[in-house]
Amino acid sequence: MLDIKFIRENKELVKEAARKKRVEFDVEKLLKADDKRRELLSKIEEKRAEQNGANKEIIKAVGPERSNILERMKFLKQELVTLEDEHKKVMVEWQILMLAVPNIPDISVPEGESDADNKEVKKWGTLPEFSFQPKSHIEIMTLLDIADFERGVKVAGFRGYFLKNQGAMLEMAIWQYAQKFFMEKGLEPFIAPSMVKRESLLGTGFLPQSEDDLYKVQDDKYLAGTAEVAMMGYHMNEVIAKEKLPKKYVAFSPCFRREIGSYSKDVKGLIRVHEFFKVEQVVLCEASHEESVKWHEWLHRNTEEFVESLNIPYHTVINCGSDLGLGQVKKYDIELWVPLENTYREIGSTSYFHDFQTRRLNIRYKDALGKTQYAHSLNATAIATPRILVSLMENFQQADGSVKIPEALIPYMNGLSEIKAK
RNA sequence: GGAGGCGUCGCUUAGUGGUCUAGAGCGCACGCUUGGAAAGCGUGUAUACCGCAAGGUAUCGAGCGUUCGAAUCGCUCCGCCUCCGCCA
Repeated sequence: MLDIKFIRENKELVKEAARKKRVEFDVEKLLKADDKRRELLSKIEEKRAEQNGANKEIIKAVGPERSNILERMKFLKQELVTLEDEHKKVMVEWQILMLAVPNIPDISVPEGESDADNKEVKKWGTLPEFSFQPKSHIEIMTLLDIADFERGVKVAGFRGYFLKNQGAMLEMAIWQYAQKFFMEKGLEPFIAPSMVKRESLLGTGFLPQSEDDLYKVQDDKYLAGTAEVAMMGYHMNEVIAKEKLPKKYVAFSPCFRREIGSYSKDVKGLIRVHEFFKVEQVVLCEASHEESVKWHEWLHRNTEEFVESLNIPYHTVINCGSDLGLGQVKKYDIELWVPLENTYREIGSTSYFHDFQTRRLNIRYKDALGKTQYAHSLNATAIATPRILVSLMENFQQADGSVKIPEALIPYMNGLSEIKAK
């Protein structure tokens, strides 16, 4: 959400933001609703002032004077009800429109129609060269008996999977290693709820736009697709002391995504599953663009360093306008090398939002002058499992069908340095 | 799942339809006093929205309702506490 005053004064910027992000948004319609809203509001407030004034008189008034006032107030009440009904209607429209206003993308965000237009800004690592016919992660894991996709589908349905034996161990090793790695960067560890109320999803900007991609449970709760939702909800409706900023969290949670718009994509294996786990970095900082940029770079670099410590070749892209979410100002994707597809696949992204989310969630802090301000928010993937196993398996496979474990993970694998066939 | 209690200004609390523009105490800030401090005394002590401003409006967990008028009455929801049941 943006400040309505900002929108009023910068409608051309908002129009341009919608164009660059390739979203439909009618600023004029919002401004018209806003004029109506303010006009009705001031009329209502006038009437209420009159009512409040009469209240004081009525206490002292007796006899015919009293009945006169009562008569007058009954009439005023009718007018007030009419105005309030009208105001309510306008507010519904106003709020729907306000939730749909796109945040302004940064000037450094490239133009583009799809993720194909994202721009590579960094490349790291040496791509593996195989002296044998490399296998896909599905094949490798099945042969090593560390995953079971068939039974995954039998039990959990489409996109289901089991991890087993060293596959299960490896996934947990990654979580533990990630927690330690990011804690050492100065982030506070959390385990966050996945089942959340509507508010946090509205606040983070997943609702109302992506209703279809969320699983809904009974009692109007949803299964979040990322710990970002719960971690942003954590400080909802709070005023944080300035000295406590920045807040730096690293949160683990199960994640659920319906992947409704991608029925035919990546239907096999571990790239795109309904149910996975993710360690997520979240930052709340003071409200300045420079702070946001600083922490954005920092968060992204953390993830790069984590991937580097596993020795997986990757590249970083800056996402183009149409590949940004409604609230995102700028986003980097980090993509890992997937040999069998001969391409890089996304493992995570780092975004900043300015006060887009904190406005919706009412997360504020007191600045140096004692003024209450909306904080800025950012988030970044630390690591997502099991997706990362795709690159681990395919990049580190050996001629004999075994898979080497990256050095950094060995201590979390009970000293195991490779996974071999039984 | 059943029964009951509760949610008021940072904290503790008063308040059962108009005199509440919510009172008191604690805390905090400033001032007086003092060699300095404590005590004492005095003053102040939210947020949001509309408006150029004067000013106005809203907020007593949230929403809806009754009423000319709601912290106060009714309904729904959320949260907390106590007891019973069930489960890990």
